[in-house]
Amino acid sequence: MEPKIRVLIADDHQLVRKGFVSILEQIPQVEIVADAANGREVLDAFRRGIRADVVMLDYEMPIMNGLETLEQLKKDYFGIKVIMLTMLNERSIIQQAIEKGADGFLFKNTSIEELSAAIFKVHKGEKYFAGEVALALAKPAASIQNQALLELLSERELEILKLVAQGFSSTEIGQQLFISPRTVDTHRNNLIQKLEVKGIAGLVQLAIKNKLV
Amino acid sequence: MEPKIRVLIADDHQLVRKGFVSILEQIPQVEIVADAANGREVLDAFRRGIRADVVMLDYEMPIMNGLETLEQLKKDYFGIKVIMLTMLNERSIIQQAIEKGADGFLFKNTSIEELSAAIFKVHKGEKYFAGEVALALAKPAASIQNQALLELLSERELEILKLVAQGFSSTEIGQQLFISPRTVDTHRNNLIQKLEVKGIAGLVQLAIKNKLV
DNA sequence: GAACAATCTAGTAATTCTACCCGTTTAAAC
DNA sequence: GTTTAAACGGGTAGAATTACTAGATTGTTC
Repeated sequence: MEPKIRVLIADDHQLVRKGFVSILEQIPQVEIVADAANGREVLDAFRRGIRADVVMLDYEMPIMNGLETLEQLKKDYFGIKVIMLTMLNERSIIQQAIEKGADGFLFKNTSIEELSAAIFKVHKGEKYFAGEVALALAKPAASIQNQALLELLSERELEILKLVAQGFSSTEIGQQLFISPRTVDTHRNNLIQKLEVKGIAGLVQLAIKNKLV
Repeated sequence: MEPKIRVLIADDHQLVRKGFVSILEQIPQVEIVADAANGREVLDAFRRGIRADVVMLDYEMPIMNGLETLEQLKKDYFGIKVIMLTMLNERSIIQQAIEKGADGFLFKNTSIEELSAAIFKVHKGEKYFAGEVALALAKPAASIQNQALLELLSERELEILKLVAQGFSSTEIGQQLFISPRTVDTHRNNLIQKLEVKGIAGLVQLAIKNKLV
């Protein structure tokens, strides 16, 4: 018989924690070795010699949050797998967790099927991310106004906008395009007016957000 | 007995296509209604009256690629579910697919378990993305130098960098922070030197890329 | 082809930015 | 306790910017 997967769960809300425990208990291949109310307790448990294959960490916790705990665990205990839990579907949270080496990411409204699937996958060394994770990560690509932008501006203006955003001065742009720096100024000023932004800084911002550079 | 899930598979490589078909045939709840070599064939099949609940589209196809096909299908056939397939784990591809409404995303080295899980989930109206998708999306957030940036700059400099990136002039910033515009200039100039960029434009670029604004 | 709008071009003046300069303060290093 | 380094505050001269105005060119409409 296969050894059970040892799981440790950390969440500051006792209700949530117990809920997860009772769900996990329904999975026969899983053994709960401990539960903790914050990151510090997780690390303390490990220092006392408790070992888990998969650690489930809530993101929002007092004293020591999930992200710090994740970092510490990954540093000190080679091979440990960590699944992050959160209620908030925020890009930055997810991104940071993934960067710090999280093996999985679930939301608290997950199902027992998804939970067990995640644990098994992660334990095998694979990654598991809830579908919503990909959605949240893909969203902020906004800047759809790109199309409107191309219609609003003339070719010359677009050309100059790109060069301005790359940090060239009027003089430099004038040399590149074989026109007077004054002319470049005029185009730049027209751009600032048309796009209703504040100075060069505004142009650069807009250019970057619309991926012109 | 539940009606079977009708699946249509499109991939320009016959080998891959047949491979998927033979895998799908092992899933009893699934019925393959057609297979196609490109997007046009998919649309033609639909025009001939063939209906599928879930369409699996390869991203790279001649004549009409997966993305265009996805867009067309979602526009013309309400409620249809689409899973995108690809070999390439590239951010832009995934992002575009999600923006255009893809319900799932898999890589061609997927397993029968993952494939059937994806089909069932998507058919229920949920999303399914392979774990690697989230990884690919999180990666190009490059700006890891953010940390280095915070260490390199003083608080005051960071403060001024943010304001500069928001389009304020030295005079305006001076007024906000109750210091001389000359002093703002000095800080701005130090920033330009420290960060080795060209003028305001360079500062704005860097600030945006590091998400300071 | 005259009238019209949009675009590209350019000049002038006022303002702002940039590249130097220096003194003070603060904290760490010797 | 002196030395160093870093952050902060300010000045001046020259370059680049912004805000104006306006002529030349192009394409469109009637």
